[in-house]
Amino acid sequence: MANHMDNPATIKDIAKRLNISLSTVSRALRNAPDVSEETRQAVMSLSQELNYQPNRLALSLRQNQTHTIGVIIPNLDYVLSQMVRGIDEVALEAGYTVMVCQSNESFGREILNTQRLLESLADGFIISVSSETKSFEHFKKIQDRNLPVVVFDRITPHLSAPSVRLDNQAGGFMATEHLIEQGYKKIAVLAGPENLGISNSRLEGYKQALKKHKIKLDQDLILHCDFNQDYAYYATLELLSMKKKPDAIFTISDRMAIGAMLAIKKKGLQMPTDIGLVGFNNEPVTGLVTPAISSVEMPCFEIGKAAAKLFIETMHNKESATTIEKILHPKLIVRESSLKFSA
Amino acid sequence: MANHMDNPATIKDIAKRLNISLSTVSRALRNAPDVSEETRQAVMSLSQELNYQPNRLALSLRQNQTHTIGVIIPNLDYVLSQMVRGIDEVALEAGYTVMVCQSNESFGREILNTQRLLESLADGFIISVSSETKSFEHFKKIQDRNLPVVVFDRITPHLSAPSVRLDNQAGGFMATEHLIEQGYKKIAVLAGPENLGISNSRLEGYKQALKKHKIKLDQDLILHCDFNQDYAYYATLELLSMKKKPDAIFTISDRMAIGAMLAIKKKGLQMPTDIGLVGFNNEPVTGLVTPAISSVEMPCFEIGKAAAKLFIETMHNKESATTIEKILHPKLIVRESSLKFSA
DNA sequence: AACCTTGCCGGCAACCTTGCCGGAACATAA
DNA sequence: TTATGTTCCGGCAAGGTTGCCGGCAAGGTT
Repeated sequence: MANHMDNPATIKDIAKRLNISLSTVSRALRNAPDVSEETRQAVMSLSQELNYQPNRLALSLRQNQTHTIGVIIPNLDYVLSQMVRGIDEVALEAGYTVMVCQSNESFGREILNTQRLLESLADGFIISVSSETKSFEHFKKIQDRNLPVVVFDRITPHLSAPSVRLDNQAGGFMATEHLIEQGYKKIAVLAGPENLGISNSRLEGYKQALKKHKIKLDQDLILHCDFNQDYAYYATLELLSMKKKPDAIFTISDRMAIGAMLAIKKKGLQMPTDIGLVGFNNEPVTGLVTPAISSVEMPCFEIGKAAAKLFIETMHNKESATTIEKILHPKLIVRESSLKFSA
Repeated sequence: MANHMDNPATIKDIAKRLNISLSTVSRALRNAPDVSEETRQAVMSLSQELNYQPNRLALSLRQNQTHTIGVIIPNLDYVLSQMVRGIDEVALEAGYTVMVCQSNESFGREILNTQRLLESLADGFIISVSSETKSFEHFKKIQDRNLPVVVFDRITPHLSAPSVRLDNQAGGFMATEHLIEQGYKKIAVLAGPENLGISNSRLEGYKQALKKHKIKLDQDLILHCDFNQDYAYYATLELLSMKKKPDAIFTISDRMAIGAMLAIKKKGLQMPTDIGLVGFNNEPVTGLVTPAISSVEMPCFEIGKAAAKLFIETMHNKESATTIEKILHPKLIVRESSLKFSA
């Protein structure tokens, strides 16, 4: 009696034990035609007994697909964690395994991750672009191999691929309009790096709201800084030291809103009376600080799920249009930091 | 001239073009002996020209290893995200690719993840056990296949494998002793599920501190509830409705500390004067709320790195002792919520 | 002259699976 | 009878790579 604990059973073992050929066993296991009911039963029962599991490597090699999705993301913060969970959910359901690589917002790391995942023969990619990335050659290499790519959240026009994202402009618009309606007159923006599309769209929404309400755009009130709490802190200190200093701030992320909040407190100013504040993402922390910070909520989990769904569709009809653009909608969550009227 | 864009070049293509055998090409590429300098050069230069990349699937199939680590974690919260980043860091360096699967604290999902990763022929596993898990058969299956396993953070005595964790008892001890030294007399604990080792160790540290300071243990002050903000909120409300209600609370996670904080505020009590509070994990949010919450810091990133390092060591000398236990040390971060003396 | 060493190379099998093709055995129809 | 079809099965190749072994030629040793 063979030891069937280590060295898992193969098709060959089954064939030997039943004195039939490899092909027949293979056919039987796959419910292919050209197998008698009798032998099929025999194969099935023996395969159960031996706990046969098809070898994924051999299968992948043969069929030229690994059932693996390469996911490249800049980090694992709150927003992206939720999105990854969404991707995971759908991918698992569809029989795919997910390989998640973090670029840590580093361009070089992103290239390395791409290479590794290509070498690992991922069937395709779901990508959120690092903020440092300005060249996209490494992603083009994926498409050169004719592998499907879906970009999500941090998308870029330099990569023609189906995409899933938030309506960032709408988010920027509703945040800004809300501040305007609360009576704030000089609204500043803390934006992200200048090449970050996600930031620019939100900024665009800001401009659009000003325009609608006939407020003159003041370039001095637009600050670009790193997507990060400390930079936002210093940028806000700077803003609040201006002669004509703003009476409200819209930050394009909650991390930056936190930084701004700390700077506002440092300056001894009160929210929402002296200054209004609205963030973006609706991270749980915004509801916990004092004053609670208003923020634009985005459906992270749903965006992740949508990205994975879109990937799988693209996978199945390879020649699908690269112009599909799925856009999800934000929702303003109003809290104390911007409620001037009720203050 | 062949098109060497899609259908990546193989060893066979090189052999054909140079009119030599597959074996020779293989040897040349691997810098094996038995190849003349001349042919080696030829092979090398042609392989560069064709942008040859060895096919990982074929390699894995041949060598029976995939250079892939299966990572199973309960979720991607702040703590685990940091740890995963640490794992990623070390694994990448060592030439491994990481497959991260979240169990979402679900037992069934954990089993499914394990199966999937086993099917994907991961070379081994790095595991943090879900809080729901009480049976460990699915993990035993990994060890039956003689694959290395390292457990981290949420470890369990039911799985004999090398482990990396925080000195949780010390963490519980220092939090409790700090509260005692601040003059709190009746210190309650919000613990996690009763089968969660990580929670029990912290609880043990709590008991140890009481004992050292000759404070009688009151079972009514120990509450077990789900590892989660809402449950902690209600549990705290309950605590604060007791006749002999506590004057301090130690929660074994920051999520729970937040829940407790909300309940304390709801009751109209003041921290740290009416009641003291210490959390665990030192998530950024603890420093942002009002009052800022004292918390026990754990070196998440380092724990992740240590786990991956230990995995790779275990990998290399398969027969290593399963008793290796790497323990990292916590550090108490004191903030307003527990500073009775300066209040 | 017979032998051994050394350097270089190719053939074959193996890893595990599937797809294509051909073939044997038997049954049915013209 | 011959032709045609049906049912079931095995052989072979392929996917890309490496390890083992054998072989051949050139050179050196007795």
